Amino acid sequence: MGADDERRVTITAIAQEAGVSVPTVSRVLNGRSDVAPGTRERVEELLRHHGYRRRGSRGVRRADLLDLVFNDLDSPWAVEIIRGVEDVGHAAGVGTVVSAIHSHSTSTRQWLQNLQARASDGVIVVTSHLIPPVHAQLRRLNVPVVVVDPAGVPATDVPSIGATNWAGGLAATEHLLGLGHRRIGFVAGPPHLLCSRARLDGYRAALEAAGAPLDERLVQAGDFYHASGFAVGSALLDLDDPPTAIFAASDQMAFGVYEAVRQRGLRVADDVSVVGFDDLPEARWASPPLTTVRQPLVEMGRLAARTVLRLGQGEEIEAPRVELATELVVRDSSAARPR
Amino acid sequence: MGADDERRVTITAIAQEAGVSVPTVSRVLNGRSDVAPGTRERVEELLRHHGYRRRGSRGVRRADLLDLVFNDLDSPWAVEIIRGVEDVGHAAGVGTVVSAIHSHSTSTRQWLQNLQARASDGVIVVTSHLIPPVHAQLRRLNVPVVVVDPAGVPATDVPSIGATNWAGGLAATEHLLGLGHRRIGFVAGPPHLLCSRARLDGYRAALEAAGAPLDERLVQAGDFYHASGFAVGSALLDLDDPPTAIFAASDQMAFGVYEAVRQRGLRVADDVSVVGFDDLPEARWASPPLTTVRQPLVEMGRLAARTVLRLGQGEEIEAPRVELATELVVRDSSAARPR
DNA sequence: CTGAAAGCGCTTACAG
DNA sequence: CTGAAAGCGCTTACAG
Repeated sequence: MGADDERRVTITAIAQEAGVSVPTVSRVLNGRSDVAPGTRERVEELLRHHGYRRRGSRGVRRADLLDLVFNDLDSPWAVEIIRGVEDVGHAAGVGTVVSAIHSHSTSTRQWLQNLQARASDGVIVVTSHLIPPVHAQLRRLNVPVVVVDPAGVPATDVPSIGATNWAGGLAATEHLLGLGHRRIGFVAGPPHLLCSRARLDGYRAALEAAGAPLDERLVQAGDFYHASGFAVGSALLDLDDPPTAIFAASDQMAFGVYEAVRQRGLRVADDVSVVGFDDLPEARWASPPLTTVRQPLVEMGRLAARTVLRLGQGEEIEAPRVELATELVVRDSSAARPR
Repeated sequence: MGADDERRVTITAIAQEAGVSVPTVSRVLNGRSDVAPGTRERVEELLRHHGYRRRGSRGVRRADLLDLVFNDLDSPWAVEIIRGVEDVGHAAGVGTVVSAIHSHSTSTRQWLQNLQARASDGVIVVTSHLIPPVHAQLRRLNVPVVVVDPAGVPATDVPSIGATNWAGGLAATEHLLGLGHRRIGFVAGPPHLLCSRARLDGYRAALEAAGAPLDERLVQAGDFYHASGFAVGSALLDLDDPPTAIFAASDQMAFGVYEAVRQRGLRVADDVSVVGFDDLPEARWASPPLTTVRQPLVEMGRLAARTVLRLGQGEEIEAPRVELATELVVRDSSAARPR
């Protein structure tokens, strides 16, 4: 977004090409209702095609802005994504507007209005079901959208960036199997999230491949936060035939499991192996340091920003869905099965 | 920031009032050098007085934006502040632009340019020495500034919002003294930061008031991050006459101290009491849960946003410097001195 | 539903 | 250092 985009189209150019007057294009742009459907469509097509964006008079450069939307800002997760996006945005002279919509419809509407007023160049949505009407509205505004860590199977026309959750679930479980564990508990994430399901499937696939029994009582869902890890971890450890290892679908839940283990007078690693997912900064500093599956959150943010910026310039994206590699980081919370 | 600010001044009005032409005002606005000092001053004064902000043609509403600037986005800290600011901004229809300048001058210059392009309504600077030229530039742009957790003694003309660091340091140390500890180590923050110095002074004041000896070997500075807590904690514990309690000026350093304690085969609380500062979400989930001094980070963010928004509307601020109360949260990492 | 006209807020040469 | 003039990109009545 430097000097290279000085040559952007004006509504005058669009009007000419569409064979309509300037005011008509202006009306389409502002979502006024008094435009014939055919005209509207033709103009919108051209606006989209040229990647039109409103400009001020003469050399008045518009603000270059990019919207980064979370459901909530209460996870240590969020700041990693922000870092990645900000990094790329900053370098490109694009500001990163961070919002939390709390899955609340009035909040979402408010946000959409704000977004429109600030004429954002692109939107990055993190782990969210952006409801279809919002999508439609964004399309009308001609704002490119990229989804990070898609909540559900993303629409094919919206680029998405995720991590290889299935492979991560597989790797973590194989690691525990390799240490001799056979009864491996799984603290899943919320079942409606795609990433949760992929991690769970990876866990199952590893067990199956190893010919280990799949005991459904060993699988229970949490909500990614500490408390649920503690609750589910406790439930698993209180089973008649408790697991010797527990794989949690988030680091925070893994720390909750730590607590559950300790509360029972057991030791992490020595008595119960624990593996997490995310590799938050604190994983390295937990005691014992947590074995976990690393998600490249900063890189995901970076890629999302680059993608949405390129989209904004009218460039084509090669792959609409990208998954960045996860990586198993072995530390001290996992050990050979006690005999 | 709603419909209420439609009536803003234009440069035409300013020009008239200043008795100069419109282009001259435009030049002042754009920081062009070819304006006589006297003229510039007069025009700037009027711009400031009327709270001028650039507008597009006709009814083109400008983006309502607020800049939140960190040195770095690598602390779990940051997200708490962001939450507070976003919360207030969102409700007011104002977008929160988050940046990290990494105390890097090119990065800062870049940011300033971006800020100017996006015509931000206000700037919230977190724990930073915003160098004087930057301040001067912001003033020229007529952008209100609020500092959160000021790095140094803030200029009297810049409102600042902090926490009662001194009182927090005092409370934590008194707590440990009350548990019978006399040799209390202190892992300080970076000495150039005001908050570090205040916490340290609180620690000293408590010792002094209790008539406890002040051993300077028991005070060593870290950088607020984990690793330094581990390093300093280790050094303190390796002293000939080690402390029975360690107060760290950040939660992350406190967790580093946990590691140092464990590495020596000692137990937190039972053998060495540990107290932190911040009350990050993970403090509750550490094992043992960390006794710490709570900083109301979200509230600090909220107040900063409200303040900068009010400043932007030309309102007067009652108190230029506010400190929100810290609070000692006693959990399980502190215990009576072992005999 | 659409365009010709007027106009807004601003900036950029140009001249002095 | 400053202003009169031209002009840009857009929007808003107004008329049909």
